[in-house]
Formats: sequence, structure tokens, C-alpha cells
Amino acid sequence: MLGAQRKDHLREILRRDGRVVAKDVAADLGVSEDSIRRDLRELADAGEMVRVYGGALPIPPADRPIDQRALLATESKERVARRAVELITPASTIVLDAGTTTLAMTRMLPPGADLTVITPSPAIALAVAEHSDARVVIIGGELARFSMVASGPLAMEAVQHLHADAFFLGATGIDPVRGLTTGNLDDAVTKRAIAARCAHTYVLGSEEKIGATSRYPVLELEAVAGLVVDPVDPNPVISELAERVAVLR
Amino acid sequence: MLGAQRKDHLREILRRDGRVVAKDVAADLGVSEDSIRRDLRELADAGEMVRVYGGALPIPPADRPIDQRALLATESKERVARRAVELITPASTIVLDAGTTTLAMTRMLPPGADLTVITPSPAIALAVAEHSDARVVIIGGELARFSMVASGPLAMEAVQHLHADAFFLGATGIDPVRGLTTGNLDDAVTKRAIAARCAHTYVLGSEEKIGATSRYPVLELEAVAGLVVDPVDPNPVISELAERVAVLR
DNA sequence: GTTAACCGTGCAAGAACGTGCAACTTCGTG
DNA sequence: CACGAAGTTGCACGTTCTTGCACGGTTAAC
Repeated sequence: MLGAQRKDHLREILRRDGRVVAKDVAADLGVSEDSIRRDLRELADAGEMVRVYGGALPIPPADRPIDQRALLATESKERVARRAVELITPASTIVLDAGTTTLAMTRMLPPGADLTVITPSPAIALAVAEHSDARVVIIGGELARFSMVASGPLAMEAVQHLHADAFFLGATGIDPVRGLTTGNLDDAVTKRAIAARCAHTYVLGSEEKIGATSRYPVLELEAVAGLVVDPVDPNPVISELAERVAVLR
Repeated sequence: MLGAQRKDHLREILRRDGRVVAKDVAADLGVSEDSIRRDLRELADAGEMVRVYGGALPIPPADRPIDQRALLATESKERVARRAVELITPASTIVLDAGTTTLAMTRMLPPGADLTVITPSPAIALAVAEHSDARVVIIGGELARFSMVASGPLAMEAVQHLHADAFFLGATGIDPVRGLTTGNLDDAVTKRAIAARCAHTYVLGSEEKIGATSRYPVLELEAVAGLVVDPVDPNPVISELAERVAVLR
């Protein structure tokens, strides 16, 4: 393996796993830890990651140059996305909703996992196609301007014919009393229809969603298989939610 | 082996393996590493790959000028797009194919024209939603990696239910003898199916397409309502094409 | 506070590199 | 065909880069 290739490999591991463990990579690649450490140091000097004891981590969004920050999810969303990706089983079919958290998930999809990703969002479809080797199926229909998601009768019909193992749903409000809510009626209908066609529905709950409510109800909390939350979110509402739904953190 | 052949071989290896190791190639070909290094240096100077210690690697996507080329249509494409937009009648339903020329069209769509735009391309769908006030309908299906267009059986079924006034078709080859051709079989099938559901099909013929041919036939020239070409394109093939199809310039 | 893992630095061996040069081939010209 | 110019190729040489190891300092964990 070329030295330059090794750096690409480290970048790839960081993108996928969210961290690099120097010892593991050295063993995997059959090179000394010294070389890996040298690479990590150079990558850190180049501002591509931050060096920590034992390996390296992504640059915290707060420290990132502003032009990137707008595109990338917040730290909380990235943690939620990472936890959610762990729920994906190889050779399965999953549905990814629109949203910044699911967008973050597209960058973490494991390569070679033989996945099929179905999505009503053109942006998610393009992101999956770019960042992973999964089959991509886009749900057709009229694009709702509000959310840039295929919805309306055409989408509803397309949804009736799909079947998937897992649905990663984004809701703008996740509240112990009001349940899952979103800001657009069409979206709510579409999300509900998709959930009905998937074996398991997981809700992505980054910190700003917990305890919030929006106008249109999507699903009862009891109807979902799990609520994925930020592992470091101290919000007490999460324990309230845990009484009605399995919380994964 | 000729020097030029050797360079082709290096290109091929890079394409196949994603890297070139100077030592290995030298041993394989029975030439000195010096020659390989010289070749690699020239190829790198020509911008075809990046030289690294021990060999060469592909140009990282971020540095690729293709990205800019994909975003910004050539002047010829812009002129073709402008001419094509003139064919759109208010309150009509049109289908936009994938491609840089249609992407240029999305920026020129007249506001307030009460248009409905149907497209099998997620990228076009997003661009239309961003740049115009048209209703956007996306055709669902499996995304073909080659062209990032919905195709396959799901797309075919969705196409059967649509109806539009005009289809703006992109073909990679437009030839007086071979007709309209494209580089991917799935694409050809999808384009043909869409054309069958539209009252008028217009082909977008920016300069590099005229007289070119690709592998898979899409349609006969007689099957389209018009061929939109660059007003300032002096290519004599255009007059040949005019004998079989209405040329709009 | 002890211990083990991890780190940075210095160092030496080896690999890869660039340059200059001579032998050879190719090509054009007389 | 003879000749020279131009280009290509392989080799020699000194230089630079990379890598793994040794050693002593630092950090985290128990």
C-alpha cells in the first residue's frame, strides 16, 4: 500500500466510524503504529481531524470553517446519525426520511453491506449514491416545497408498493404527550404511510427535537420501534419518553 | 512496447486498481522504473493523475475540474437551453431529462408561467424547485449509478401514468444516420418510454453532440418534434440532420 | 501511586527519487 | 545509403523520503 493511500484509508475510517484507533488500523494494514501516528499527526496538522490519545476524532463542528458548517449537521445530529447507522443490518432494505440527520447518516453507511436505500428525498438519494455503494430507490411524486420531499397522491401510491426492514424517520417534534409531530400536513401523511410499510420505525431525536411539538401529528410514540437520541443529551424529557418508547442512545 | 502504449497501460491500471505502483509496473512490463517514473511525471503534469511517493493515485474529486464543468454549462449548452426554454408554453407540463443542458434550463424557466416539471433526475428536481416556482414531480425508481436517473421497472411503471406536453431529451449522440443514441441501455429504455408519453419531444443538441454516436439507440430522428441546436454552431452536419428533423436554432 | 499504554524524538536502513550521461533508436535530410 | 538531429532508454550517483525500532517522557486508568 502506498503511503498516500494509507491517509485516504484513515480519512475513510474516520468518516465511517467517527474515530480512528491507531493500534487497530496499524494491525489491519500490517504497518507499524509509528507510521499511523505520523499520518494522523500530518492529517491533524492539515486540519482534517483532531489528534487524541489513542487515535483521532473528527473536528468538532464548532471549530470547522464556516463554509462547511452550513452544510454539515450539528454535533448532536452527527451522534444521533452514528447511533442510528448501528441499527442497520447487512443486506437489508431501509428507508431514509429527508433531513439533516439522515443526510449525516448517508456519509456513515458501511460499504459492502449490500444495502438498498429507499427515500422520498432527492437530496438524500443523491447523497447516498455519492457516499455509499448501496442501491438507491427514489420514491416518486410531487415535491412538497416545504420539505423537498415527494408527497401527494403519486407518492402515496408508490409507497403502497414498497416494503422495507427499517424506516429512519425525522420528526420536528418529539414530545411525551403530543407524540411525534411535524410542520407540514402532507409530510405527516407521507411519513405515516411509509411507517406502515416498514417492519421497524426508528425516530431520529437530536437534542433540539426532544420535548418540542409541531402542528401535525405523525405517529404515536408507541407505534415506533425505537427513539434514537444523542448519547450525551442530558435532557430530562428523555426519561419521560422512555416510559412510552424504547430509547436508544 | 511503445512509450505511448505504456502510458495507456498506466492509465488503465489506475482506472482498474485505483493506484499505480511504479515498481510493480516496471517489473510487469520489463522496463526500468526510471521510464515508468518519467511517464508518471508526465501524466501528472498533464493533470491525469497525482504523483505520490511510490507511484500515482487518481485525482481527488475535490480538485477535479469536472465538478465545475458539471455545475456550469458551456456557452453552447447555455444557448441551446435558452432556445429550448422558448418552446415552453405557459400552463403546460414538461419533462426535463437529466443533463447539464437541462440543468441550465432550470435556471431560465419563466416565473409565473404555471408550469409543471416532471423529471427522473433528483438533481434536476432540486434545481427546478430552487430556481423556479413550477410544480415539481419526480419520477420514482432505482437510480442508475451511471446517469443518476431513475430507471428500471419501477420507473417504467411510473412513466406509464404520466402525460406531458413536451419532453426535453438529452442524448449523447445525434447523428444523421444512427439517430439519437446514449451510452447506457437503461437510460435509452427510460428515455424512449418517456417520449412515448409526451405530445412533443425536443432533443437538446449542444455542439459536442452533433455528429456523435453512442452505443445504444434511443429514437429515430423522425420520432422527435424538433432538434434544438446552438444558434452559432457552424457544424455542416446540422444541415444533414435538417433533412430528417425540424432544426430549431 | 502504580502501571500499562501511548506518545514524540532521534536514528539507521532501505526505498524511491531526480539528474546527468551514454548507448541506442527513430526520423528527416542530403 | 550516409549522416546528423532529436528522442528514448537504462544506468550511476547523490539526495530525499519513508519506515520501523529504541528510548525516555507523558497520559490515562485502576
